Amino acid sequence: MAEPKQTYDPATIEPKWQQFWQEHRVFRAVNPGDPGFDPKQPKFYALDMFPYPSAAGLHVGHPEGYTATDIVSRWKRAKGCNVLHPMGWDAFGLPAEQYAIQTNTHPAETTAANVATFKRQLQRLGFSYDWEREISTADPKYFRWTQWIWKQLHQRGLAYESNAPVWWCEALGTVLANDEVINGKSERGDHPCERRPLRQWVLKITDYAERLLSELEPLDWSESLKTMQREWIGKSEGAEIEFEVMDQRPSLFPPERIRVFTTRPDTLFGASFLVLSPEHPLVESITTPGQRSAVRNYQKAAASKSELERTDLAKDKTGVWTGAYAHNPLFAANDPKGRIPVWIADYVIVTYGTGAIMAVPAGDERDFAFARKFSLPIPGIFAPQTGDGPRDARIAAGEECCSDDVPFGAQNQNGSLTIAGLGMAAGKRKVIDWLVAEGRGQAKVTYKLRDWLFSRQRYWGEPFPVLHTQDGVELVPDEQLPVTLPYMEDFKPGGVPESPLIRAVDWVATKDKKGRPAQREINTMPGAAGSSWYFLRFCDPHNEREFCSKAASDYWLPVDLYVGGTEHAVGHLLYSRFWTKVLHDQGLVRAKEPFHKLYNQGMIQAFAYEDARGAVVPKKDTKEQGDDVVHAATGEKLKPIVTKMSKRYGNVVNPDDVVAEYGADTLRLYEMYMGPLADSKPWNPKDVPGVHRFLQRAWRLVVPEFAEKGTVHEWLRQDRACDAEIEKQLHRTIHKVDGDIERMAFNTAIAAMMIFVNEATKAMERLSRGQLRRFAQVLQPFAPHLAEELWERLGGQGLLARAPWPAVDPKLLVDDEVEIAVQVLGKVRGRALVPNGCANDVAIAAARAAVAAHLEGKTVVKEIVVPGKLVNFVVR
RNA sequence: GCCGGAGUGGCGGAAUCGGCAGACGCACAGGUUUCAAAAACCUGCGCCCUCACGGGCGUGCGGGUUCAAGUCCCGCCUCCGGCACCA
Repeated sequence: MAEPKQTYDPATIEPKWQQFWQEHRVFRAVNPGDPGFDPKQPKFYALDMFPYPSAAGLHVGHPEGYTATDIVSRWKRAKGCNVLHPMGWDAFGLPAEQYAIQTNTHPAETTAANVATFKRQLQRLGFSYDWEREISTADPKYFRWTQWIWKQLHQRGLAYESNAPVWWCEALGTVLANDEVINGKSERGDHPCERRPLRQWVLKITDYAERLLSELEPLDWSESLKTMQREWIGKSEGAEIEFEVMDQRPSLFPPERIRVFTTRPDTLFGASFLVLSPEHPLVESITTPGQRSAVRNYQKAAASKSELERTDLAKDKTGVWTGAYAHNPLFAANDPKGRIPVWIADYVIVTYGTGAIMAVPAGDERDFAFARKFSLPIPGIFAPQTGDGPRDARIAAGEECCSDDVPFGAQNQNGSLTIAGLGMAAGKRKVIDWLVAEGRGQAKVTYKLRDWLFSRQRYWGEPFPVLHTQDGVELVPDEQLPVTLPYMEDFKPGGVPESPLIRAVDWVATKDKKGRPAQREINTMPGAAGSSWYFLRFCDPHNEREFCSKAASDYWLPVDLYVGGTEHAVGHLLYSRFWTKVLHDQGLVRAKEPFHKLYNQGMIQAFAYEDARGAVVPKKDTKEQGDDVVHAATGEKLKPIVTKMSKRYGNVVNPDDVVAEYGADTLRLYEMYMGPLADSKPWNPKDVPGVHRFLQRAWRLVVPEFAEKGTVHEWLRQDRACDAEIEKQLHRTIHKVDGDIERMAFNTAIAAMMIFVNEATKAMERLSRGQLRRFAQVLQPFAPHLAEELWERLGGQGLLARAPWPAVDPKLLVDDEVEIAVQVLGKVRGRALVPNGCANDVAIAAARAAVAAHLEGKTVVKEIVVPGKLVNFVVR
């Protein structure tokens, strides 16, 4: 009969501890004013980007970031912090609704089911979330406050209705915001989009452009992410300049003025034509009869081109002359340089700047290409000294364009203004001053950032708290919030740019304050509405009087660590910053920025196999043959590549399968061990058992193989003195893990713990209970279930999840003796054992002895000592 | 085209401030154990020359600075991400 074994079995210990933690409310965060709140404790807010609960369930990419924040949260608790580590659901929006349409089920139903799946999956992974703070953006108790915040924006004049052209996506049946459209196609689904004028709600994020830009600087975000936001905001400083249209009408009418934006007002001397975008409102009135049909044809052609075509043909310039001339204010009207033609061309974008430019072919590549193509004058304006003689000559002659900072030539003067000899900065200032004095322009700052298109023609979103009455827009009073969605059997988009809510006739028809008939707004808010403030609700999730008490947000904000993917670089992260600033301006939140430290995790990829033609062969059609992977049918040897996980390639890893086979602790540990959190790296199923073995070894340090030998090894039943060598090793491990968590280098922290376990295994019977308890403490953030089990078996006081971080004795981190490398001419030729902290001459003497053979017959001209590391002899 | 980031053994990766390249894990090879296998444990494992001792080469490529370079500088190549006619 087999003896009862007690091998490491995650399937029994993991649910046991998960249940225990939950029953004892171990991870509850304490708000100011709550019983048990300790004002002396530092706070720490660790936040994950909450998931869309998709039907596919959890992907292995989710637990990567979630494990990282969980490690930091558990570690911060051990360090004595009051930690807020919450989780919730981004449940409104397109993905949820698209799935509901596909499965022909109501989105409320599919969302509830998907949330249940996600929650079950996350809970199996042992994350230390305070589940009592769980929120869902689709919950009326939540979106009541999304609507309330929207009213605050409206009251500040930051929400307005607009009829400007917006991105319309026919396939999705809705309009989309700028960040949801990439190269003229929808981010979700890759469907073509087009510009259409439609009445929409818009949020005036542009009012905050400057603050969104300048207040980005001090944040602890990656430089690349800050750059993405900076470029999206797209600040340009320059001038707006007015050009009068010439010979247009009888002189009793004041002439039309064309306003252009330029970042280089200093090049006004070289402006030899103007270009308006084809959609510019002045085109109609300035076009001469002779050019009318050519202009109309060009406008029509430009309008029918999709955004994609327009940008695809980026470099090939097209355009048409309007027949009109404008006056370059620097020159006399009868001077040929003062009379410049006005063209239209689609390389000028109507939505940026003023939709019109002054073309300076000598100073701008696009204008240069355009001038060349249409044989327009290219007046030289520079007197360059780039050191490249032939190039200088071409630039001076206006035969090559130049955007460098080089001095201007003698052409740059008229009666009242000269910038000859000046450079870019001084020239700009001087020209702007002149324009202001002449009433022809002024300094101007322009942003690429557009206002946030905030309405969607979809069912599954927050209704706007707005009525359309005879007198215009009326806000729904606070006490009537939330405005809930009517239940609709048929919630599909209608194929016309009208929300499906238009069919909820009884819901739409209502009464205004005065009791007169009114209609509810039929558009709904975008998916990003709920996620723009969820980090605030987590601070005070059950508050029924406020969206979040000021005391709670003042205490918890800003988020100390926010982890998620880069896909939200400009959407969610910009919107959240905007809303936080608005709430700050309303005096409702003290923080000006929501997320102090932001960390972008890399993508978890997978191996796939490519045939000779470069086509990926699905996993099921491959087989292993020795060290190679070959095509199962043809036997062709395949090339391994790293790519996204994809159903088509058959290389998607389901976290549930990994948990079933190895346990949650192994999944957590493997994802952290794969490599640096910020890097993208491939999942390798062969590596998973490696970290699992490490956990088994840790288990065996404590637990005997057979149950009859007791719950712990015999020598661990009582406390006893610590072995000095192991003690040293342990202190180093604690110190290393501590520093590595701090810098989010989880892979090397795990390597350090592996080294300890390897060493400890060799000296198994010299281990003490106390040492192993402290090892369990450092393991706890990474593999919390196993660590908690070991802690219990080792007689740890109370719960490990609440135990403080073990202390490190700095004295134990240094050795009495150190081995140093001895180099001759920079090459390692030997080693020497020297007392730690010894004088340089002691080290040199020992080093000389170690490499005596290499020094023989040579003269040492220099001795370099790096204390505790190496000695290098420079010889001749 | 512009702006970021990266390139290290058969593979994932380590080297935190210019100081011993390849920690740790995987794969692989040999061994112990076993009737056998699995598991576990031990040993080896960058490349080349050598029975060995030892030596040479080596962090994408070419140059430079330095006693010393994966790390700093200059010039390229490749890959990944972002932006892209934004005046």
